[in-house]
Amino acid sequence: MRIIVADLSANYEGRGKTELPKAIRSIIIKEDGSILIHNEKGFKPVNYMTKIDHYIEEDIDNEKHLLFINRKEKLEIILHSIIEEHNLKLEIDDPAIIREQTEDLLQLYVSQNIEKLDKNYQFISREFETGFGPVDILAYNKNTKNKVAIEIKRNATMNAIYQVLRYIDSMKKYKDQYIEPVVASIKFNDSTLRLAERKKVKCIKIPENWDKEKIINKTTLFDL
Amino acid sequence: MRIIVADLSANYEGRGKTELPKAIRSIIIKEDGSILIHNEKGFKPVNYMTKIDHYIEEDIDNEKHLLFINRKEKLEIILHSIIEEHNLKLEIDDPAIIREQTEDLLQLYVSQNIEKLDKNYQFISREFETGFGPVDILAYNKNTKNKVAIEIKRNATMNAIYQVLRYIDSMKKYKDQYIEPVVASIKFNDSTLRLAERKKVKCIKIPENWDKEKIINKTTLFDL
DNA sequence: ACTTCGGTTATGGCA
DNA sequence: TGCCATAGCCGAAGT
Repeated sequence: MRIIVADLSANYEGRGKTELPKAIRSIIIKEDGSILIHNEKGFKPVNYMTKIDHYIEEDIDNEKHLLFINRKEKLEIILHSIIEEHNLKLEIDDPAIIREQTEDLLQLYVSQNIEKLDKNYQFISREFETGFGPVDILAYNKNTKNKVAIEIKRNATMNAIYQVLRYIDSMKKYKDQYIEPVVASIKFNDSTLRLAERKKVKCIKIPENWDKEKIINKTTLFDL
Repeated sequence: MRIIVADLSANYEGRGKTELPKAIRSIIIKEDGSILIHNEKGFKPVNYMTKIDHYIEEDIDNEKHLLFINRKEKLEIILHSIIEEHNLKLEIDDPAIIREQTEDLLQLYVSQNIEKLDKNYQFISREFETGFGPVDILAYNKNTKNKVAIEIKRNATMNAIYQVLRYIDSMKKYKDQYIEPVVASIKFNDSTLRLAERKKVKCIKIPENWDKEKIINKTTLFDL
């Protein structure tokens, strides 16, 4: 990892187009060819490029121009003056981060404990293909004798409601099957719940610490 | 901006939960309190935290522990050994990046040149409120005498199609008005076009260099 | 190579 | 402050 602190300006063209005015910032050049220009603010670099094919270094008017290129993008950094430069030796192949409480793990947990959502639910399949994209979980309701499409989210927004309705819609249209729409999530906001109520989508709240606790049945918010 | 290169491990808990095994990486501490742990790969830090409230430094078993805290999150970095450390002086208030060809500018351009989409279109309003969120542009079709809801995207996906259909749907339901659905975009992929055809949504292609060129009428891909 | 989708998405704007 | 939609979203997995 090479770090250059310099008074620089930059131009990017590719996915979008930006002009970065002259200021003192730091450039990070990683071993894999990722280029980041950082200022003193926030998580994101102000300009950047990943997966560069090659780069060209030129001296124009006593200023160093760095040009990073790949098939679709171009990032030019003009170094008006270099203030300092460091070469940092990090481990190239560092051990991967371990993620807990991901949506994938939540999905797996719910599919293996589906009766915690509703005692009448029986698991049918995960990632069931509807023709309009896969539903997270497809289940069977012993009580109503309908199938149930369950969309799992860590944080449910209005989009989740629309998403599950699309599945229902496509199944109705193509196979003339009625399917009960359900969104199960740790977090719901009010506008999402209001929309769900209007659209008759059942929302089931999953406790924050689902990986330790059990899903409580009476947390069900709406009935069909 | 302070940079520490160290043999470190880290634990994050807040929005998610992660464990980062021991390895040599670099820590970037910004003036605004953003903390980034970077390895030699990619755009994203492996661990990070923004908007910290305060931090605690402790020495436990000859190892320095850095604990960054805000109301909802906690990031602990264990420095097994510090390799090097640098203090970089950047400009705190650097001039903002200038973005061109944003969706907002595209929207403005189309609203001022609406007849380029279709010679019969007349502009009514931008960000027209439907009750299910605002439509980008509402227009009038002199030919069919219908109103037209236009969703503008730089890159249209299937979501854009569903989005514009929601507006149509809500207007039909609440005001019993038929509105023609249109998605205008620089890029459409095939699955989006297929969906649009099925759903009778008109797709209009905007040239890549719309900020220099004119929108050509005959690029319209589907009619109602 | 392209598409789809989750993310500790981040970030800006607006209610 | 919280909620919403955009982003040069990124990155990963599947096709």
